[in-house]
Amino acid sequence: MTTSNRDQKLDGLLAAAAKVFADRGYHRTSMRDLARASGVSLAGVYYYVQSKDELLFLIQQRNFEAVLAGARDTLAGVTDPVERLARFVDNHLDYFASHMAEMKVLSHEAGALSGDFLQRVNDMKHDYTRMLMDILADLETAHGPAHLNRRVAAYSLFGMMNWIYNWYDPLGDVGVELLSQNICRLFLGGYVGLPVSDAVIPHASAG
Amino acid sequence: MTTSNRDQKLDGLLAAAAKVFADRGYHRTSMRDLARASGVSLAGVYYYVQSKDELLFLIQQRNFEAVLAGARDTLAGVTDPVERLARFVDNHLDYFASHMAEMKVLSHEAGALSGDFLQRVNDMKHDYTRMLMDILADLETAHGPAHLNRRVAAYSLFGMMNWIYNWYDPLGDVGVELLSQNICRLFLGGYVGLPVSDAVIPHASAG
DNA sequence: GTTGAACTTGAACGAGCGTTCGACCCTCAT
DNA sequence: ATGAGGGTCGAACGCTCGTTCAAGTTCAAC
Repeated sequence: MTTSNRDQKLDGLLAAAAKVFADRGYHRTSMRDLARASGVSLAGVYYYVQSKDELLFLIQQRNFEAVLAGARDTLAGVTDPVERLARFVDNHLDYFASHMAEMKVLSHEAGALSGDFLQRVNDMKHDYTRMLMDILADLETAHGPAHLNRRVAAYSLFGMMNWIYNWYDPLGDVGVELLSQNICRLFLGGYVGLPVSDAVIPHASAG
Repeated sequence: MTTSNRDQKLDGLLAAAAKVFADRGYHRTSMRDLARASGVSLAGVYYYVQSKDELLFLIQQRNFEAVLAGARDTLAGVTDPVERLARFVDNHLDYFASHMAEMKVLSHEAGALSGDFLQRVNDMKHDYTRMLMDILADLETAHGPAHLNRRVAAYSLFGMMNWIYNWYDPLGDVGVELLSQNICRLFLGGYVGLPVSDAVIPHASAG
């Protein structure tokens, strides 16, 4: 199964669009900006995509699907709740760090979609949030009830992870592994009062 | 010193603008939307404000200044690092929860400013980040070196706090005090491994 | 009753927006 | 050589944008 020429071009268009959207924001970016950035004429963009909205949707959908699939994959067969959380966080940050533009668009332009597009992305978000909430429930079962509201804890973790587009530089002196470990420890230490050691939090990419 | 009629009207305009910006985003909002929401004619808006940019800047500046002043105020004379952190977090979330629209604009539309306006807001952000970093340094002195990168920890805390505009409802069943306590515990437990009890984290508004 | 400043407005400006359309290239099976 | 179809484009459509401006209204001070 080879990827068609059209699919390849669409991928390139989406990649270019993600960069411009991340840089200037969705609404500030014009289709003419997009055309310039992707090396196609203005009209040519519409051969690959039906509308500016659909362009944004495709970026969000494809990348969120990749994150979701990665999470399901790395969690398969793992039962220890601590390791499950570590892998969940690691998958999220790993993908984020290697797709900063796309993930900034996913995190920052959540409100720019509407109608059916918004619905479909929100459904994915709901599934993903549920995954984390379930892990938190397992964590509490295994390590005693948390003294924190589970919903607050879940969204706080998402906050830590998704906020990185505001400050994190994957090429800086803080590597992704360190970032992932740090955030995982920060959360686990605060949520179930676990002592934080390398042994407790294995790096998921080893699995 | 009474507030002039003009200042009052400007305040109302900014409040209305913050609501619309928070709802629809800065770039998607037109000056005609703003005029409608604030009950002034389109041209009338320009009597109070020089440009759409300045409108956004004023919202960000005024509210950030309030947060900064609140932080300096609540930290004055307090030396215990744990209480300093608790007060810092509490001030931030308290103001956030009671000014959701304005703070969403401050958090979400950071990249919409440019030139001198951007510079001045960034300077405030720098000061504010420095305040937190200093508290973290004190925390480490008092409770042993953290096993976490200080910068990662600081931005993770900002992430937890600023992300709330994506999910938190101040009128829902999670009160601000609970939210503030939870986030503070989450952070302290993970950062310096402190046991989390009501005694350790006093509620700042009591001071 | 006149003045002048504070305030408000409808109407317009030029520019840029997302999108469409018909014409044009290719390539390749017939 | 021909025609079909995937790919590309310049030019234009109607619309909305941020901003301006001259002409108004209100009203306290003289």
